[in-house]
Amino acid sequence: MSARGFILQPTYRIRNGVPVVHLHGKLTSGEPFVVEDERFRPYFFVHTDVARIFSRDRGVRVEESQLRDLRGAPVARVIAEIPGDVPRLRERVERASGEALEADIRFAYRYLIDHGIRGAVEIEGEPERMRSGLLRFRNPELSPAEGVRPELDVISLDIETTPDASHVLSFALFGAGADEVHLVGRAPEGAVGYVEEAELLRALVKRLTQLDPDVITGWNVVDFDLRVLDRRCAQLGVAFEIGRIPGRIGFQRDATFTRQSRADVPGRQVLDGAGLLRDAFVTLDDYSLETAARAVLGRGKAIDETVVDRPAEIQRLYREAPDEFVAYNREDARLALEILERESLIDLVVERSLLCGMQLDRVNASIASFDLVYLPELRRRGFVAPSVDRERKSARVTGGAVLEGTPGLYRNVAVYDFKSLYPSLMRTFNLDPLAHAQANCDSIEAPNGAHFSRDRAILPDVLERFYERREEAKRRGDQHADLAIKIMMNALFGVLGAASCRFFDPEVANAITTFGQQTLHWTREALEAEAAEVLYGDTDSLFVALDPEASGERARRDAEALRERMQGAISKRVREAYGVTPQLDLELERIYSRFFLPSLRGSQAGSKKRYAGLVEGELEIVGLESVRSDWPAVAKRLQQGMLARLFRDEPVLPYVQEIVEQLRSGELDAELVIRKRLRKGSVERYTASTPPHIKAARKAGGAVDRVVRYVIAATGPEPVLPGRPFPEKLDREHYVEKVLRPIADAILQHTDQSFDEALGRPRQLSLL
DNA sequence: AACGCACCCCAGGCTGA
DNA sequence: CAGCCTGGGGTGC
Repeated sequence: MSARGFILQPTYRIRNGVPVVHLHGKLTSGEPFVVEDERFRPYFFVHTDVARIFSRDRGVRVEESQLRDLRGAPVARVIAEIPGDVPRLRERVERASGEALEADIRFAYRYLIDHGIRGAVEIEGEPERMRSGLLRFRNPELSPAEGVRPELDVISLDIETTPDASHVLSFALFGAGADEVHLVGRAPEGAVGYVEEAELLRALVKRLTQLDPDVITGWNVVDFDLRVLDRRCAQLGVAFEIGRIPGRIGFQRDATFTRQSRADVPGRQVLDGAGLLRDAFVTLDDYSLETAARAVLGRGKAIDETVVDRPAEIQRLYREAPDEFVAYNREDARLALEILERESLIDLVVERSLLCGMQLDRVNASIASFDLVYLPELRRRGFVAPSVDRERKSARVTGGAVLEGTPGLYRNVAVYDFKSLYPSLMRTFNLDPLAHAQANCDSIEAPNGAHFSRDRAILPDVLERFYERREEAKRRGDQHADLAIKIMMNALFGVLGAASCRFFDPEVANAITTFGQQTLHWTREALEAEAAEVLYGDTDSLFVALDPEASGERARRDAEALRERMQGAISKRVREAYGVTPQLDLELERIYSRFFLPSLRGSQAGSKKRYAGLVEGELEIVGLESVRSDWPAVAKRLQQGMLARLFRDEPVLPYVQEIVEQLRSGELDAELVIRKRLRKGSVERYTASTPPHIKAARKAGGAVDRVVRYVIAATGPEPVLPGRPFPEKLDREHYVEKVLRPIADAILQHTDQSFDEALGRPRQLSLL
């Protein structure tokens, strides 16, 4: 039979000394499956002259091939028996001063790459049904599939424990038809009770196996729930096997660089809710369940943040109010799942997985994704890639160009930007590792001096396919696909500047960014050639002053006409200078009816990355104090209030006076709290100097963790802590001078007024 | 396993007057 | 005490 499905987990096991690839997944029919393939062997490549070092080895086979390395030297294939042998063989090659190519690709992913499979698969073969219901295909024929949309069963898991997490009190499961709470002790109505903890844990294993979810989720589910369960099961002699085939849960230790840790459950995926939210670019102050639920669902946890000691409160409920305890546990499991559903976060990772080919919990692994996309194409063209050079140091890669702003207040400002600038430059100029390696005398020369072949390139083709799919996704209004493709395209660029990518090359990365800088400058020149005034620009965007007297309608017509001409001018210049077909796409992103660009503090120069404007009646603020989390709320109040009045042509000065009075009267005390992260982790690491937030943190003793909340009082910075009284004797004048003044003056400077006037002091006369 | 450069602003702390 | 440098946090793209 022939079936189509989605791969949840590519992995392998050794059976009788032979590696067996295991692909776990879900058929479009909704049935879970596993593909087992014992025909595949690990391999890598060496240059043909090095291959003889393996001539006497048993267990190593050398095969001739027609393949070549990127520079054209022929290579032979070295085939090992099990994946664990490869590092040792690679070392031998390197000791013999040879190079092992493609010798660091994980075995199961090597299998996917060689079959050209990314996420969706077509299976040709007869499955057998195992007792658990799992369909097993042995040694089937596999090929890539299109248009697979898996329906995944997602279950949210949440446990409650004693405050020190040494004992499990209960668990809740929600989703895929389940909505249940189990606990140790007499169960209130709607819950299941057990006499002892081991029984509870066995019940969890049983329920998970019965419910058979594809995805287990929860809040901090890997680092808390599953780790606690794993430890506790081991202590109580319960087998914590919750997979689709026998086997223990495994944990990937939370590496210092990535905050994401992973859990491996055979045949299933574990996805942490907080991680998914972050990956979807939902920005929050913090990623606690409480904060996320409030932001996404508009409701918080059953025990809200006003409770100072939540663990103790949970313990109290467990003893004194079991029904409330059960409700609390149920609600947590449910909130986690509802957040994912409301934001369609599972859909997004599925989409990303289908694009990049990585399993759901690794869609962020852009370096590995690059391999999955690039290596099959490279092989089709007869080439083999190098291994990652572990000695290699990362090199500095230039970034985007930022134009100096022209400070002032404006009416009618058009913002143009190049759609997906870097990917479109890669397409236009063949900026690609293979094209770089194959450059010849007829090549394209980038502004940084790097050369690229005109016909040998892979990424432009790959990107073109992504472009088409993205346009199609936009047409059908599929925002996940749109976002997923955008992330993927940008990752293809980002990876080329990462030292641990096998195709890393600062020359290539810099070619892309210097072409970007040149494009921005060329566009500015084209605009200025038409006497258009460029007010500002950053990386891929340009801000242009339109006729301030024009109506909204005419401003748009003018801006659109200007866009047309600029698009033409840029394309022409690129075509003439390089003899290529430009793929650059200049968009009219928006028109600000009113616009403010501040000067640098204490100077006349225009600032960068900071501005505000009115677009379709909405106030938008970029980079200024209002959008910064380390300024007190009163800063936001003043800045937004001033800009809103300014843009509505209402007087601003009286408003500033009003705020000053309110602040001095104490009315705004609650808005004076400043939040700052301890980026170094702990207070002790701050030795060079003692900034205010560290002073406050020290005064708080151990009562702060990642974020310090404090106010400035007569006694200096004082911490603001839950359950403790708000600090007294606030230094309100400090806020007038250090918060209100700079914000007010930055704006009033452009209306020929000053903060001193608002304070009722005479205007300082400038020296003539 | 992996994005990181470009930039802004503030406060502390040192230097030299 | 002004002037400068540095450490520190944070944002934009």
